Amino acid sequence: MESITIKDVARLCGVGVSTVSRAINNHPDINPETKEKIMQVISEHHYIPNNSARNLKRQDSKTVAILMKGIANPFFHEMIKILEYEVEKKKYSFLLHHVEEDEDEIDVAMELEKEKKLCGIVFLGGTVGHTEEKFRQLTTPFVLCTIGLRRDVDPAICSSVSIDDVKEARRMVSYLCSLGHERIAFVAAREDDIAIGRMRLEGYRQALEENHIPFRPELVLYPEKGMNAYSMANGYQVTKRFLDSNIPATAFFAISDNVSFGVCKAIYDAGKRIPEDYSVAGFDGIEMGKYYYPTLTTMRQPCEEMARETMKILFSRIEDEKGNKHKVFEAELQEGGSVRRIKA
Amino acid sequence: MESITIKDVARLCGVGVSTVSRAINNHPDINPETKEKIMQVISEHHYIPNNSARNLKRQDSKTVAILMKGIANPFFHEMIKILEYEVEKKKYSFLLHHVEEDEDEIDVAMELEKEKKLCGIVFLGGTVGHTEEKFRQLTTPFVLCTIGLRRDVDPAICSSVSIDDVKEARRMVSYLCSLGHERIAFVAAREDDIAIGRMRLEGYRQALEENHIPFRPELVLYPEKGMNAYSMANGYQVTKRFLDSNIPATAFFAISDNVSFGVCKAIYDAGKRIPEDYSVAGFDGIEMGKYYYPTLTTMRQPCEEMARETMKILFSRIEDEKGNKHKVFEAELQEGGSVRRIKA
DNA sequence: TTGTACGCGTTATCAC
DNA sequence: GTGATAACGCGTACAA
Repeated sequence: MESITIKDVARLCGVGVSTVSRAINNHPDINPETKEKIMQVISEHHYIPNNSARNLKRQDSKTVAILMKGIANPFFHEMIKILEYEVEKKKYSFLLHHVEEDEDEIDVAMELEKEKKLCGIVFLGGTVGHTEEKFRQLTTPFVLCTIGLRRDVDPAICSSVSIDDVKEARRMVSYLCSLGHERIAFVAAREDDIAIGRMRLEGYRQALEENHIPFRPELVLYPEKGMNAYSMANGYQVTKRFLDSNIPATAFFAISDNVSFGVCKAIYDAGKRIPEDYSVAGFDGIEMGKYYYPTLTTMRQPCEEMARETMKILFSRIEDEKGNKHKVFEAELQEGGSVRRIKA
Repeated sequence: MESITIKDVARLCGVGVSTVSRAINNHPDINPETKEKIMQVISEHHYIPNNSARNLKRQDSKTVAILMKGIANPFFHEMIKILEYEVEKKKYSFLLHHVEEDEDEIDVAMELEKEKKLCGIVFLGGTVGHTEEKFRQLTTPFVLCTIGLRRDVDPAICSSVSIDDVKEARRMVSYLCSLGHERIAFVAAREDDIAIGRMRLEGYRQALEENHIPFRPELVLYPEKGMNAYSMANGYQVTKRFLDSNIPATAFFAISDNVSFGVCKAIYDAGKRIPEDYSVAGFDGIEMGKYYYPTLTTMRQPCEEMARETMKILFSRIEDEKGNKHKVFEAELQEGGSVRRIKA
């Protein structure tokens, strides 16, 4: 089955290629009859324009790309709906692109930039470990969403939308302390994590300090080698091991909601109850937490507002070339049934 | 920031463009020194080849695309890992592409086919409503994964990997019957669903008939207008409404695991217990079901095997042009804690 | 309103 | 081993 091109269509219609081009791109200067004829031939022969050729030629393309790191994060799914809605409201095209765990999202962005002639990029999730030089190679306006910056990167070179992970983790742990918990296990990211994993751990430490509770290394539960730190399986595994060790604790604070489901399961499997025997708190505020039993106490990131703000900043950069902005949102402590007071 | 092209690199190195092309594409006939020189200039100047131009010129590209309908389905996430692994094992490139809910996946596939010079396509999820003519327009080998075919489509024109949704739904409902359940509510897809929603409902009917239990329309719970039938919110909403109506039932069978979490939540919110007051069964076998409390009784689709078989069939079509195959897998009834026997 | 011709950045086919 | 040069399919000045 030979591929039919714009030339073939032109020949079949007895017109020039530019006329066909005008027809498919809704250009004004074209005779309606000619256009109709062309469109009919196109649909009869199932002509499909080649996007590579189009992108090669085009200058602008009015498309915004979302580069999403990791595929299975339900937290992102809720944001993407809004990001997409906002992009299309502005009459721009929307391109969702996955970045593999071992890929460098900036490299991917640079390729896409040239390939699709993007006019804006949103980075959703991923590492903070990029150097300033790396960011500078991007020629398109972009916004980091739920990603912090390295300290040595000049904030002026990019925009971001995020929460204060240190502060919000601290709030959650302080909340647990206020309910009488002192032995709070922290289900952590990898020990070498320099992104949000590190920040949430820092918040945990700060809260303990503020509440005059000694930091106990044996209460920080790191994933085993090769385990995805943000998986339910990890939460289950480390909690099981911890419970077997008989180190005392009254509460678990997991680095994400997803992980906390694994924590809960391990507690149940050990024949214990939530929250009677152990309190469990998560982080993110994904939908599943509300459906879990008991409902999960968590720190909810305001993903709708964050998504909207992300696009607002991006479009202001696209349209007005204004300076970069860094917006930090407040998270919301959602009290569920998974945490209880243990002291009057 | 001007974009640097292959010509610029050639000029900077004092060589011809074809030599640069040879260098970046790992062609054999090139002097190692020349190549090294070129690669150095490339990395210094951050040259990035334009993929549009490459795809335009290239004949083959040894890439397999996965077209995934819907982004949030956790069942697919587990398959994608394996699909990707298998593709890369064969030294092909892997391209994951999302299809919006309102897009036609075949149209998307035809565009991508031309744009990226694909050599194989996997359709993951989506509708069964395509005509034979539509399928014929695809020039690339493809496999439908977890998608059934319309009855009027000649099975010889495509390959597929799936389960027998009618049969497996029937098995689940028969299982519930065998435990003494007679009033089993079915949390259904949209009434006009012609895909798996319809098939699973058909299985439900057949099981009732086999067990000499009358089919009661009031036990089929359809989503409200505008609701995503496969969402937790839908499960919650219809179950809540049903419980409020006081129509008696002892068990719920939901069209997917995700929906069943909504069902459970509504039951808990009504002050009832699972499985003491109501049994709940799902369908798919996603990871969350094992972490839920109680663990979810479900019909597990063997996604690893299905993913592997999908790629096996696809590569046999790509490499040998063999005929099409249709493989139907057996699902596995996983007994969790969400279902109980109510009769000796 | 329409057609011709050129160029987008790359790879492939030749000669050398 | 290397360098011109012709495509690839399309959009768009520019001429008609």
